[in-house]
Amino acid sequence: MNEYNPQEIEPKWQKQWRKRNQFAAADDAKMKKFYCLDMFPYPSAAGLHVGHPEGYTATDIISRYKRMRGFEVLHPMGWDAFGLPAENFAIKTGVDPNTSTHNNIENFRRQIQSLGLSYDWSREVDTSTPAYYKWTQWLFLQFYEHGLAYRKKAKVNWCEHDQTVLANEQVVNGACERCKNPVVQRDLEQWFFKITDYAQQLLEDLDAVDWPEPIKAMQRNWIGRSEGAEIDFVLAQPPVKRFILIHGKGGSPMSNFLPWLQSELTKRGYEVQVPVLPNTEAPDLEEQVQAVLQQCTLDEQTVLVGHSFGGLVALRIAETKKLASVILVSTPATANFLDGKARPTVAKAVQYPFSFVHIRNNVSRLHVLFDSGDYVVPESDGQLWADRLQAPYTLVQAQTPHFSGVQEPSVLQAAVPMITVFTTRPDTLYGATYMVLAPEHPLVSQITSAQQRLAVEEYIAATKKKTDLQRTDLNKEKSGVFTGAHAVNPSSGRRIPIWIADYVLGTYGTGAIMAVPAHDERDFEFAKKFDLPIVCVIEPDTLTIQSTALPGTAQFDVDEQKVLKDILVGKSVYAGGGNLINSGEFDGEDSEEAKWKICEKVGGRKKITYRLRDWLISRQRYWGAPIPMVYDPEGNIHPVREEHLPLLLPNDVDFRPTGDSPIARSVEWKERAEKLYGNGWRFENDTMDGFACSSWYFLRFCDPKNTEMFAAPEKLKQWMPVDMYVGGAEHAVLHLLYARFFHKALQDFGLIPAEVGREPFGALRNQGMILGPDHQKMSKSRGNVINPDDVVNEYGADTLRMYEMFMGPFEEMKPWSTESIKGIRRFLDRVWRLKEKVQKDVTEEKATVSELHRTIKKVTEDIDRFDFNTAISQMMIALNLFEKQPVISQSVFELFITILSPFAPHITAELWEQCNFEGEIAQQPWPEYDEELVKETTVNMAVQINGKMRDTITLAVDSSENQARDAAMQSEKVQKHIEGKSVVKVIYIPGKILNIVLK
RNA sequence: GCCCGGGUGGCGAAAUUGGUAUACGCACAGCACUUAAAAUGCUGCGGAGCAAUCCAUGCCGGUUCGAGUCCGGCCCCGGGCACCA
Repeated sequence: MNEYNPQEIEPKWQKQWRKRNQFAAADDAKMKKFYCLDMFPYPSAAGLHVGHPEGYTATDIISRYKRMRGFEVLHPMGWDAFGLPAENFAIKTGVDPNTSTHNNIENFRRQIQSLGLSYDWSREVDTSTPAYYKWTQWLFLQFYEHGLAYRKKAKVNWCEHDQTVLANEQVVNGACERCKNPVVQRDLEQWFFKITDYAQQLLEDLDAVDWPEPIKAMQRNWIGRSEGAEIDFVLAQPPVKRFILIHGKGGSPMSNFLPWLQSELTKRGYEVQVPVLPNTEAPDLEEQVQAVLQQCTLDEQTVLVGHSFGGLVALRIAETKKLASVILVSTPATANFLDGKARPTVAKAVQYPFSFVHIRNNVSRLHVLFDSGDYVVPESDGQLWADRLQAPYTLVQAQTPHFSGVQEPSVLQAAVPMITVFTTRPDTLYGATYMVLAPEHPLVSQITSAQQRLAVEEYIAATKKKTDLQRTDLNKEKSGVFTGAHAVNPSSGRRIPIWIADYVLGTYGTGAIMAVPAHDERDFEFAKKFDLPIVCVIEPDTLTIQSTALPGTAQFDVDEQKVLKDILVGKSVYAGGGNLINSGEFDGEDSEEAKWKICEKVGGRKKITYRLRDWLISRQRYWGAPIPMVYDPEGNIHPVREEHLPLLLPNDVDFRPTGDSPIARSVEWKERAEKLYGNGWRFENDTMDGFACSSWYFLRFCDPKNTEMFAAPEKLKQWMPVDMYVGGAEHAVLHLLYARFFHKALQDFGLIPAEVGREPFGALRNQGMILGPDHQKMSKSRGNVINPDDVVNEYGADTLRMYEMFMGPFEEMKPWSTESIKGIRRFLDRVWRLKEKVQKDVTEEKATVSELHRTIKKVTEDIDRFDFNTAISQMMIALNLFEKQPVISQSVFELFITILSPFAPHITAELWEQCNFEGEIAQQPWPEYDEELVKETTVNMAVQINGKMRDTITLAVDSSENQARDAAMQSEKVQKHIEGKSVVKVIYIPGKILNIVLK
């Protein structure tokens, strides 16, 4: 008898499988396909972790099982090879990331191959190779062309340590997900993918996939859909009746935004006059002023809106007329402050300087509006006006430079300042006693009063200095500052103050809220602190109080009255529903029913808001796929031409992070851009987030060698979607959300056939984390790391595989045990020795065959359910029984090792060969079980008296109640308990229980 | 705070629709084999009790002939989100 020696047989079989590439997936559209995928690993220097084989074994069991069931299985492996660790290693040691990454891959591949996993190695992909990232870049261009990739200046998360920006998903509690250092906010121009366009689909389509519920919940949470309304609050200001719109040089009442603005204002009930001005091509200021005075009515309820040169006309008028308001829209500076160096037309037209003192005295509200992209009048002029007039200054991006668009909403916004809020509770509108803007809200500078300016600016500066961590610290007291401005509550008409506070986020909703302190905890806290009015508008129904405000206690009635009173007088918050009070015509109505009526009354719009933000993909790092964009000498963006892909990473790079992309320092990179595109052209220096590379690798596996396309449609049709996807739960909202977005977008671009469906991963399972033997998370510093190499050397790969499957439920966290693993090795030793009992042409007892069939059934069902641990325990039960038999038939042994083979492929292949069974075990069909043999004929059944177990009886499964009763009466124990009492009732569930109820 | 998981022997765990709680494995103990040890095999193994029996699935209560499983309330552990209007 030879001994079981995994060190000898495992390499033997692995070599054979690899040599023949035995598990290659054939592109054969006629076969039933099964795509079984692992989340491909980042090849770290530390090598394989025991957590990796857990998922890999599960998919391997599934793959081998499905093959035996007649499926053509695609089971690939690859490398998520771009990433920071390789670059950090390069900074420390000078070793090129390309070299270190490929060394790590060699090691990972060796380790993975030592586990006997049935991958199709001919499909291996590596995201850091030009052959792969060419297509990552090509896909980026598709996103760009479809308007789903854009560059924008935004407040972004900046990791000081890694010197790069991060996506929202990569910031955990205000710290970098990777290095745990605090993340600060920076205003930077960055590339984004417009994932928000897919928010609704990403949410809805979750319903249809077979994923763990917690993961679905996390994604839903992250997308964060809220149904509510947008409501406009008009700024309270001196009464305004009339607008006079004054056009600029070369303009007319019909030019630019004037007709649109006129109609918008008329719609809002204002009188609008648009004078026709003489000599518009070569304007004379005094002449135009006279024209306005002749054509228009001017009084203290009049607002002048002057576009460009028209602003000068308005100002000259304001020197002598009392006016409500003057708004300058991109009005050029004059000799007043340019020492006579104003533009020639302006200098010629304006013969004497403006009297700012008179203007300030005559006009209640002045406002200066400029366009940041203006090339007619520089935005610096706006700053000068604002200084001299001591007026609020707003810099925006006009629809068309110099506000030449047909519609210019920012002009309307300046004319009728309006704050739009998002709320999910329009029913509480009457209770809105103040408003809060986020400190970064664009309207802040415009509305802030002169008195409050300093305080507001200080507060904004303080907010900017804070890290996200400090700003979102929940224990922190509310802070904020009054802007000096008021708005009108559109329901009640009451004047309410406008504050700014950092508890309102600039990035969610409209960046502004209506505060309802009586019914919102945060607003309540803020109102308390700053002594703002609290008006209760919903009378809670007592039932709701019972469940929300008070845990059930004995002195319930007393407390209930008190709680109700506190809410009514504003001493306590109440966030629930009930009947409206203090709400004018809506008093007495149910809050839920009145919600949309109130919204409608004030001109609010139903609105759905998502928490999800666009995906920031620029990284100021080297080791990633370069973003394939070029800038011309004027700074305009152009896509890199397709024939220039892949846009190769330069090799002459100093990796040290400085906050700029390291590739910017490459000479070759600079030269290449100029050579390909011309003098003064330069490439985008940022690289893409690694998650962009991993968002489509499952598509590449379908057609990994294609040099013409990222993947051919017929190959995608053949294999997609992934039927089973296995990996760690840590990717719940990162990789899995991004990959779903890619899949949907690419399908909408026509790159993925419709037959594939809208979701890339039909079924998903998460392996639970494996802890160290000390029940702690494995870490080098704790010294509790188990190295898979050591386990394979000591016990063999089959033992490692089976132990990891036997440890506990697949999806749960479980500790490694250096003792328990011996039990699995013992099991395999015993399976090995069982071959000594195998004889041809013997018929064993029916019980043995029955147990085999029960085992086939259990293992089959358990594999489908990912209950690998109980599948293994059933095989142990079967083995325990087989060992007790003097001989085992060949057929029983064959079937037994066949169902064991997906779990322990090496030992079973070797046994198959040594026993000279026909063919190869991996090619056997999966055994069917015989339902008749699975059935038990007799059972050991419990007999209960009054629900307490008293004895067991053995009888045929299909016994009648009377037979069972008779059998039970034979039992002395049962007789003893029944003695002297009368039987009230007998409950008999065949095969399960007989319960005799006594009085 | 909100949303998910989970609490069962000394340990990892099982119990699929309410029906013999603790399968399977580890550890431990005894025995056999051996000069001896290892390996292997056999037996025992929730707690209390001589036994009959009683008590045990985080805690309290309920429904039921019968609850680890269902319902209500609470405690603890793990994960996710977190001023999202």
